[in-house]
Amino acid sequence: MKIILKDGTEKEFENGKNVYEIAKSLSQRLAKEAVGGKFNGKIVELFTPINENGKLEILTFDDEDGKKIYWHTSSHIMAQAIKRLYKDVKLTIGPAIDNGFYYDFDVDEPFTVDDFSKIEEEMNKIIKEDLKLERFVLPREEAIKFMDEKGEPYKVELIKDLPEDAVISFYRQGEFTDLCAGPHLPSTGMVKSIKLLSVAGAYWRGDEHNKMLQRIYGISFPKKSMLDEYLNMLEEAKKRDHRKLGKELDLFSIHNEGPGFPFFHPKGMVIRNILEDFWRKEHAKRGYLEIKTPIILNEELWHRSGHWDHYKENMYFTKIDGEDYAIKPMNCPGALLVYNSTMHSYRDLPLRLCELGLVHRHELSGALHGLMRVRSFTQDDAHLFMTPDQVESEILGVIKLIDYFYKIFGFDYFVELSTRPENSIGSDEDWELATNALIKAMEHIGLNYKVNEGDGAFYGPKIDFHLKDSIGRTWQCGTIQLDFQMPERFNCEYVGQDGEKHRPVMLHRVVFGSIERFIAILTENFAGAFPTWLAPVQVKILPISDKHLAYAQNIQQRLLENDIRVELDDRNEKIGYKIREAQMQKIPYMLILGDKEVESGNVSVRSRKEGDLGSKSIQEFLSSILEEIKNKSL
RNA sequence: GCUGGCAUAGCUCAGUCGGUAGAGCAGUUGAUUCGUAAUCAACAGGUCAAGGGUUCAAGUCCCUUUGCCAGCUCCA
Repeated sequence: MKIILKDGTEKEFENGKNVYEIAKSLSQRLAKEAVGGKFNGKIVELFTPINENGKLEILTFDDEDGKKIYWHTSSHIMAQAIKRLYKDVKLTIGPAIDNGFYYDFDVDEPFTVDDFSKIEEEMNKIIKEDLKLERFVLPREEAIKFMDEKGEPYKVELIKDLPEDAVISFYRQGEFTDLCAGPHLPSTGMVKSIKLLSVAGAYWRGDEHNKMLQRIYGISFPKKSMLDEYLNMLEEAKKRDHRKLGKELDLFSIHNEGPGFPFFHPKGMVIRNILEDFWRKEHAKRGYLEIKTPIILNEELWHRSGHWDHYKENMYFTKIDGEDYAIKPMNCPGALLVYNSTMHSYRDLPLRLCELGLVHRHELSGALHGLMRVRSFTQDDAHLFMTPDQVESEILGVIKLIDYFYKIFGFDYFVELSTRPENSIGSDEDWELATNALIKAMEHIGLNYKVNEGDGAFYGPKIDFHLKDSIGRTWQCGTIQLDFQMPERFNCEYVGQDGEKHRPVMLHRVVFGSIERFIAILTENFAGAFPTWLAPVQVKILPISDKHLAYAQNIQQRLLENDIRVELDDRNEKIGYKIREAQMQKIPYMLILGDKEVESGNVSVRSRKEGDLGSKSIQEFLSSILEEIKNKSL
């Protein structure tokens, strides 16, 4: 057979050679590191024989798919260890994830981290035993009987739910056998360095109505040094946590008096205001008109919009003069009232109404997370009203706008398309039309996306833009939602070219998502060292002694006149002390002023990134920092 | 909301077997007038998250509540 290798070279092998043998013929080292293969795009095991021509990639731990194989086997080792130590535990599922693996167990007594060392010890024994993983297949009835006899009801349920034509495979390692599609490492001995990381509850099949299982997370590596490096990386990432930095840099606080209701401090407000100014400018350029709608509106409005039926659980209510009112969880009904307050011609469309709208939503207490998930936040919202034939170009416009914004901050993002959820309004035709319009727009500019089945808003499908935090968790920020329902419910109209009344299509969208969440993402991505255009304090003036105060004040004035955010450290402290503090506050530039500077009329510049930059004229410093701010340099 | 863990000074954290709270940093005051990441000294700072219970005695043991952390669920 002919095999095309990863580097494109073609080689002839005897039929039936397995991945390991092929790897070995290429290099001893590759054979040693190989964990599996990818044959014609399909993941295969190390000892899978290859019988036909095709493309073969030898997978090692360095490949994403290789890691998955490695971690999947690691999760089986954990399950085996737990089965040995705790007799009554019932197995459920145990996949590899992006960073390691987990296994969910049904157990009466919950695990705690104190159990970890015992479990790890048993896992290391299993690794040492170097048990072979053997795959075998059973017909459905026998498979069910097999797991039933083993006393594994969850496995029986899993098998029963497999499609008719599914191959039901098992993997056996020593006394332990698990239902599993694979693929796996050939033996437990290939896993070297293993560590259990955390334990948490998780609902069976992710449904909160089901029983809560015990989930143990772990990770493993082929080398001890890689494990140490990973744990070290996690420690470093914790230092970038926006909750920690928010406190250290005095950006915001959250108090017991208002869980999930953040307070913004002066320095946090600087960032907020810059983001909002930038946002207003960019939206004005693109033909958006800004509005502001009330936070409290009559409950009847929310019945009309459908929020009462589909979003009530997340809403706060109040009473005014004996009447029921609701605190808005979304801005759309307000924008619809604005739209309906005047007549519209087709000539006015598309009408792009934007609003920095403060919304309140009741999130579950366990879901709150710093500024990332709160109960009150400002959405940088907009509602676009358009004729049906404007839909695609409007969607495109918003996609480009979001891409433009995220690129300025240097963010990588990924996109998900969320389709119709169970509890939703509108006809199937409208949903299909709306979903197709979103797909068409994304395909038009070649945007890669993942489909998230059934995760749309109750009124329409959406495209979500996700950003990563410091430890790789992803958060939804931008979103574009197409809506045929609200205009219908609110009886929105425009007069067409034909003189008849028509229904507009509506697009909901946010770019930042929520200002609060976006600031959290910014903080974590920059580790608190905001680029100069965003930094709450851009320049700190550090006089050597109070002899130089007058000159320092003079320089401060020059900078203030040029709209630079500047602070003067006039305390009676040594220069090293002041520098240290400014550095820890991650201030982009320090100006050190002593006798030399007073005499020459210059400033001595120290950059947070590069340290001492030497003496410059004030003009020279000003023009370079102003240029940096103007360009929004990162 | 659920599962598990945690809560001591503004911050970071000690506090042994239950015997009556301590450090560093920050703050205040004084001295020092200094050249690129911490000058010295003194002072002040606490209903040990809140409430209840056990005990001669509770920061420490038990219960309840609140908040926080990780995950699940949910979501901008």
